Amino acid sequence: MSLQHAILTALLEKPSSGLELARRFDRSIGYFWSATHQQIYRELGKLESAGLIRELPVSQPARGQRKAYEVLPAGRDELAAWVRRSEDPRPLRDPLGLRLRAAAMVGTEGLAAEVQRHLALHRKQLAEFEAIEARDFPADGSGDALQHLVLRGGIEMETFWIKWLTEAAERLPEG
Amino acid sequence: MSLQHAILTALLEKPSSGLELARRFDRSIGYFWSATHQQIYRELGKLESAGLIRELPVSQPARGQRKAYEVLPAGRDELAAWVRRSEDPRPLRDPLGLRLRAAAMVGTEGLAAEVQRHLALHRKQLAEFEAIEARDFPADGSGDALQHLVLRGGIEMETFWIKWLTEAAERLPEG
DNA sequence: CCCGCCATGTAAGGGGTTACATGATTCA
DNA sequence: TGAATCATGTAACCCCTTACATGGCGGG
Repeated sequence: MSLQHAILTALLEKPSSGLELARRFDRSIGYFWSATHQQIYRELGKLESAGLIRELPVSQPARGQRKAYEVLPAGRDELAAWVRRSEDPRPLRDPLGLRLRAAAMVGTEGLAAEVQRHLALHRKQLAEFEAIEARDFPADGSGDALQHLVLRGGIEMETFWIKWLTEAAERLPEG
Repeated sequence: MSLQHAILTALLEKPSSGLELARRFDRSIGYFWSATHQQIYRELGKLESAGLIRELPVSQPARGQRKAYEVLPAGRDELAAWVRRSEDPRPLRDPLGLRLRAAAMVGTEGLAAEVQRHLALHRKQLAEFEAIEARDFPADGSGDALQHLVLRGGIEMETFWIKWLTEAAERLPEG
């Protein structure tokens, strides 16, 4: 049920249409949860049926206007209750780790290049996170402390990947 | 399809029954991929139908003996081909990160305790990984280098979580 | 003998991914 | 006006999770 609560959080931060939500999941919310637009539309429908959100009434309906949703009080209550729930960390599932393990049995051919490719992806992601941090959380302490904390999580996660993949690159042949 | 390849890897390392596999997924293989016994039985059936593994013939069938499977040449080929495939990293999905983000909207009540609980879980996991490292990969360099690398990944991942959750504990009220 | 654990499964449902469909807007 | 893009969806499939079922075996 995490996706519904991610959407509620995003809509509380700012009422949005489905596609706007999808874009925001690619950015800030996406540090710790990702979603495609198909998932988002489905969950928006469910949330509306459940009476947790509603379509925002538009002041002067222009043609081609997108639907936007806002959170109802019941939705805020549900989110507050969910935040207080206890939930174990999800088990990690990473195919590249599995490939390294499998390579111990069937050979490492091609893996060095794949590790380099992942390194580049994680470096790019880290650079994006750091740019967001520099822009939204200047050293003067403005900006929401909790949102900064979550962003720090994304940054440190990418830093972990880069460190580990660098070790992997050093230990693989052809690397 | 990663689970099937995880099972092939595990069976190449050592032919096993379904339940033995489930146990091994709780330990070594599980650093980067987890699976329940239900998933494993289902995939074992598929792998056998596909001709990638077979039941191990038993020399002297004792009563109550468990089925054990071994990888056939076609299975090894499939695994080798999979290792050479390219696959993007999976997006992270962590409910606790989401809760912190949601807490910025609806309040942090109860979150400090949850962060402490996760901290304890990750510290325990890290201790287990480090015990395995000390046992299986002594400083003399014996032990498979790739398997050690994968274990290092698990260790560094847990280290990341502990670092980040410690920061979170410092920044949350009631902490 | 009975209870609990071991071992192998089945069933139902939730969630995520990929591919496709449809109408509207924008731009060359 | 035709192509590309925006925006909102539908459908099918796969994978994972949770709960339950069944039979054998082992110890009190």
